[in-house]
Amino acid sequence: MVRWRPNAQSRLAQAALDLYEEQGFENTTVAEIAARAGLTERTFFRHFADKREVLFAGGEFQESIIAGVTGAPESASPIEAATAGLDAAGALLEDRHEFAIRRQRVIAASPDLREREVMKLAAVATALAGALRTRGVAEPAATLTGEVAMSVFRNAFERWVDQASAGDLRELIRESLNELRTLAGS
Amino acid sequence: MVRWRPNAQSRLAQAALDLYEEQGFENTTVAEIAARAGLTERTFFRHFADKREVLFAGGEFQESIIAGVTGAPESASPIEAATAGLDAAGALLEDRHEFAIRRQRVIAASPDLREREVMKLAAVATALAGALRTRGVAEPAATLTGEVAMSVFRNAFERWVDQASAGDLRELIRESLNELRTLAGS
DNA sequence: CGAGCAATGTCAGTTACTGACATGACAGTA
DNA sequence: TACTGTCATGTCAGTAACTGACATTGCTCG
Repeated sequence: MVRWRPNAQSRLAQAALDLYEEQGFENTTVAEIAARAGLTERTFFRHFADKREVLFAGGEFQESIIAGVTGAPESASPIEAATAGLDAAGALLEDRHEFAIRRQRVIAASPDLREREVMKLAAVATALAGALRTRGVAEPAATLTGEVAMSVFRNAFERWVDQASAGDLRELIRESLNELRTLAGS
Repeated sequence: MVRWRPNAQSRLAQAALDLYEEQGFENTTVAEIAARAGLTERTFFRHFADKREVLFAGGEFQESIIAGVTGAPESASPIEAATAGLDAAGALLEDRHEFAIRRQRVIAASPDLREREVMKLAAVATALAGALRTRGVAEPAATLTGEVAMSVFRNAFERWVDQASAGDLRELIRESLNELRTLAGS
């Protein structure tokens, strides 16, 4: 006999996603989530800072981007290095397409969740800029590149989850990047 | 004799900014803000959707950007039209430099407020994209241009409030835009 | 066997936010 | 002048997010 059922955190995350999907984010109480996971409300808040964070926990996404940037060849330009980061993140998400679609539908349905998502992506942009600075990129080029890169990612990701049959995320990223090049030149 | 003291909304906004500055956003209750404005908590929530929104009310900023985009000559490229919008917003803020600095310091000190600010800017980017689409710009160029333009603005604005003695906001915007051109070409 | 620890539970409290209803001038109208 | 509606505000009660303090439970290690 184990002391407690294992994976409390992921049970909570699973219950939360299910409930947000079934009845909406605002109509779901933390007590309900905890109950479905067989835990108490207090325990929920030990695992997640707030009711929104349960959909955004785990920093693997940001980590993969940073790793991609850091691992890019020294000769790469700022944009090329950032693109290497996006590509790494694309690889990470590739096999979670269905999950990404479900999660994104839930987020899109709630202003509170959208707000948190925007914030998270902004934080990634900041971290990306930091990684570029480590590579010797000066300001404001680093910050600007970080934000523009995240715009490219957001654009590609949106198309990826919109069409259920979507193609490769990493290819969509390359397409968005080409769009950007066209625009900025004019 | 007037029925009630006038400008309830701006009194609340003023009291809120003062209190957030004095004791921090998290340590300030809505009841305190209302009391300082000579009103009740309930009335606060009739004027502002939530405790954060009091620093973000009034859509003049977004409106000026959209007006600038809409008023750009037909021959202008997407980026040029977006830049016209940023320029209009720059003109709007020009004479509120000190206020912008105070407000930005308060926002920077609170994660909740930063989150709301990021969301607001994202909403402006979306509206900007919409204005571009009205001009005939197709997707994903419109969305991408909207977001990139807001990155440029954010970058310029940040430098504008950082240095108290800063130069012209509109000139900083032009500089940021040139930075972007350099980056995107590489 | 006992001490300590780590994850959870219990409980009480604060505060953001909401709905329902009351109130107090003022505006127009008979 | 009295009557009535309206609009901004006040009052009050309630829900639910979040927090701090303390108790509990089994496991682990000596």
